[in-house]
Amino acid sequence: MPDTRTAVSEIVTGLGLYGFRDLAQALAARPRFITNVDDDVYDQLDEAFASGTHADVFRVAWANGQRFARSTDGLRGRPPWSVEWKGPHKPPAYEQIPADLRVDHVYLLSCKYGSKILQNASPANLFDRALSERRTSAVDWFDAVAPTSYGEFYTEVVAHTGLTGLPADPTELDRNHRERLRKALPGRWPAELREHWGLVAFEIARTSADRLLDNISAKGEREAFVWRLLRLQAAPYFVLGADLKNVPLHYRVTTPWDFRTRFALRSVDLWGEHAGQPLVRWRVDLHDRELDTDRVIEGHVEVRWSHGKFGGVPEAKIYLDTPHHDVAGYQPLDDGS
DNA sequence: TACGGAAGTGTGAACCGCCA
DNA sequence: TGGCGGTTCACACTTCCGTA
Repeated sequence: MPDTRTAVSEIVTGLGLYGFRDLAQALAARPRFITNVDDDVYDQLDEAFASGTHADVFRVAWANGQRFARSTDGLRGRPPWSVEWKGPHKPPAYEQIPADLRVDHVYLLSCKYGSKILQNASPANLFDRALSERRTSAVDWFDAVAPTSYGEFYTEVVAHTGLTGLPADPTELDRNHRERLRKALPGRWPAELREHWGLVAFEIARTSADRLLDNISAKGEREAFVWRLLRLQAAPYFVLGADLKNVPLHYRVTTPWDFRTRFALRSVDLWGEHAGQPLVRWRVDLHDRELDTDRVIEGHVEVRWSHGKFGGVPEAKIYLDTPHHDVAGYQPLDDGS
């Protein structure tokens, strides 16, 4: 059974593609032409709709589906003859196109609500492999890029918690050790450790940024990295959703070919920043040939433990800070009028 | 001082690869 | 073949901080 919010955002978008009078009528009809949606999922939607939970998601998803149905980039006012819902499945390797719905076997729709996250990657896959491939490794990234300062900080942490029986080296932590540390360090860092962690975090961020810059030193590598960062693929797809303030988002993600035709890459920059956790800022500078203007895309990467302090190896969460509709390569959908 | 937004942190699920 | 750790996805929740 999928998460209710996710099910609402994806299936209600699909329902909005058909010409139902309103959402209540569409839910009552339980249309079978949306494949992979069974009665249990429709029950889940009915319950949420009746209780008013996720009312904003219902409203925006319905409107987004209707917009795509009208848009000249979308269905141009004709009803679809096939809508396939992917459901709560996860593909192997990197998701090339994060599609949740496929319309008429052609249009791929990604439903993204209340998130600025472009993707999560392991730090090594981002900073060492520039997102070109997904490989698994048990490397503790903090130790890999700042072994001395991270080791010293770990020693201070152990002393602070008073825990005994932990190894002297953080790379030797086993599952039980990590669990004990995680439980001993809930929430924010204690005030006594915060400044030291800030310094270690800055070193991790700075070194990580430098490593990625070294790995994309050639112009072609930088350009391909930007495509992967923005999740441009060989075929276009559509994103329908809402931003963190629930403002509707609806745009076509163009292809590297479209991108290269319209934009000239000027530079890609990354740098570490002082923050409460390792933070790498990124910025892409472009020239828009069509409008003869300069364009900027900005974001940041948080390198952090995904499941509590010392709770495992770190992850790299890649955020987009530029509003989606202002991002070069993301083409807002018209409303068909 | 209250409030809202930003920053930081936590969680659960799904999948893969490795190893016993 | 099953268990476990690592990776990724998609948020939700908590805390901090600036501003009115």
